[in-house]
Amino acid sequence: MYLELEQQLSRHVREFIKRQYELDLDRLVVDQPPNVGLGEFALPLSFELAKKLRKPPRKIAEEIVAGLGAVPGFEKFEVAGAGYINARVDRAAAARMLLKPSAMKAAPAKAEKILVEHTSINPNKAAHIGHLRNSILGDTFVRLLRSSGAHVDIQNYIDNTGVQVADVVVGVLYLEKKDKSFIEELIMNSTAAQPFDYYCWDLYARVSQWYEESKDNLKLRLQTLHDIEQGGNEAAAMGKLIATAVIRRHLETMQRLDIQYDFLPQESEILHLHFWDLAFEQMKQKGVLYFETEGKNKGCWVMKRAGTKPAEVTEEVPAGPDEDAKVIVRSNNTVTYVGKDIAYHLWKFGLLGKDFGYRKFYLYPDGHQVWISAESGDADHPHFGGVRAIYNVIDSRQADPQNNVIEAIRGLGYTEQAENYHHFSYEMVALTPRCAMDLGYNVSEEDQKRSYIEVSGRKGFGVKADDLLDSLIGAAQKEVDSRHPEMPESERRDTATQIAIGALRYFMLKFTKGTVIAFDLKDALSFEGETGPYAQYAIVRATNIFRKAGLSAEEILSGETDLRFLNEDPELWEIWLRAGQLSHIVRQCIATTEPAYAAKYAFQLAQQFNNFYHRHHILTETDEARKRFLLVTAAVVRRVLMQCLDLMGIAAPNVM
RNA sequence: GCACCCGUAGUUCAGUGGAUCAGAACGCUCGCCUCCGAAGCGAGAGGUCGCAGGUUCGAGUCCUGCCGGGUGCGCCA
Repeated sequence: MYLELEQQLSRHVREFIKRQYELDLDRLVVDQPPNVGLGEFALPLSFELAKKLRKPPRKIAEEIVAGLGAVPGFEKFEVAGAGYINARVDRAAAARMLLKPSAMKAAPAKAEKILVEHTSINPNKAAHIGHLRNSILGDTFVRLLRSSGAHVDIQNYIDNTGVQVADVVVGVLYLEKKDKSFIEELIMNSTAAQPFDYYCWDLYARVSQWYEESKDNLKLRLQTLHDIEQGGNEAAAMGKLIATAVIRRHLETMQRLDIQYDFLPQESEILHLHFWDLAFEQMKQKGVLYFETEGKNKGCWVMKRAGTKPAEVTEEVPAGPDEDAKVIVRSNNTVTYVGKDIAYHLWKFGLLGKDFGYRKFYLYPDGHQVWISAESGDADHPHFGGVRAIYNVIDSRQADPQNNVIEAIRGLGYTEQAENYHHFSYEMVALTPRCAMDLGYNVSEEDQKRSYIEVSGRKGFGVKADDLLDSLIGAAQKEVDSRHPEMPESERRDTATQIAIGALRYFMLKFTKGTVIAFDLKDALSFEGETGPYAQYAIVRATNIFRKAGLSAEEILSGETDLRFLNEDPELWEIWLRAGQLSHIVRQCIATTEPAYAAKYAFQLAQQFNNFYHRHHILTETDEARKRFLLVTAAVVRRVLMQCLDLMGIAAPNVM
């Protein structure tokens, strides 16, 4: 509702400014006044116009108000302060927009596809809290996009040929001194108590330690990596076995959080299907890549590094080799990671001229199918890639390589694609030294002085995703058990799970992307204050009112309601106004790739509702018209809050 | 050395194209369950928005410099 009114107002004001002053405003700032008593929207444009028109702001504001005329949905406009224009909406008309069942229904699906890539955990160990931030941000962003009508494919990129997987193979071969059948047995016997990815987590940490003991150990690593790349041997078979089993575990972990995928492209196929060869041809043809004949990169194919300018050429300093260039093909003819990534991204935009094979990989309980890349796939399969826009949810440390890929795509002349390539960048999750020690890790004296310590699979340093979830469910279960001893066990379990997921997802979303989350176990386990359960609880309270009254929260919205109360109590109107802002918030989240706004909004709306709940005792209200209005208010907030939580992948429990 | 991010209450963090912006949660102190569930509500204490300049009618927000913290910068993946 809020968004529509804002657009309506913006359009009318622009048209008026164009008519009256012959000025085209490329943007119009629409603020909110400090309190609703002054109106719902505030326009500071007079201040900007003051210079151009050489008139005092207040005078301009008066002219605009006088000449603007009637705007549908608005009651009146006033000049305030030194030149603000405050707009008051027709409250009853706005409220009716909110009562319509279509208030938040998505726009019709657009034909163009958008690709969101997230999670992308190396398939050699269990997922940890850092990965959770990635997956939750990515999944929430997908939900936001889909709610606004976008057709989104979700990809989880699998780097299954790197050293990380090789390291676990090395561990099995040289530390455990075991073979492929040992791995097969482990995978087969993987249980909730002894999950295979946990085994890998520990072994990976041991191997990393072991490498530091001797140079010979590092040689075995190189040999194993080479074997895996070659293929057709025991090490390669073991690597594939391990990676596939760990991927399956990751899918299971994420499934607990209601996170699903459509397609898992693997690096092994990018290599074996020779994606690079096609990209290489394109890049040579367009001159993005050139062969360096001198300097430190002699014998390599290189490209200009993103964000750099060519060195100045003067008579004294003749043009030399660009020592800062990014090497794409090494002098031994092997391609670097960025090179492979360029090829992969050309595929994403449908610019490579080649496709993966597709094979079924995993079926969710709800019937949704995950596909995985294959050299030769199933005959019947959906098609991925060839999208208009992409969002890569990758932490901020990958900014440089990401920019190099964008630079290459731009260099190839795909300007539009380069513009629609979004690195959805976020900061990492780190442990405070305090937290790390509480968790029982040995923290060196040097690390103790740091403000935070990076979570590291290599060091085995970090909180595993499944462990954290288990702790959260356990804590929630204790609360539920004590509050609802009469409920059946399975129902208590389900409720506790919903609360735990709500707490975890909200925790990862409430920080803005650019903030390093200094992980605090106590905060993460909290169900009070600015948390998911706080918002869930507001919904439960609303639900209880309707249960007690024997009414349906949805049905009550369709009847006749006296909306004059909106004009009597500004605090009641404020709740309605806030409830009407969801579509505005969604749009803002998408435009800025910042889901934290949705989290903040949900909390504020819940806070306002709890306040409302405390001030008005609805069921004992004697004035029937007023009682009905208060019930409708509760129903509206409940519906919007549920929609908002759903966008964040947080369920609304029936009781808690 | 270069590039990017961060610096706001005791703590963890919001503050979205400048104004009406000194905010929330946690923690602390004090109140509120005979009343739709207290995972809640209310009140209080607590901050020269890292420092110094600049732009402006106006700067937590923009620009420059400095200080402090973090990350990245290989023919590694």
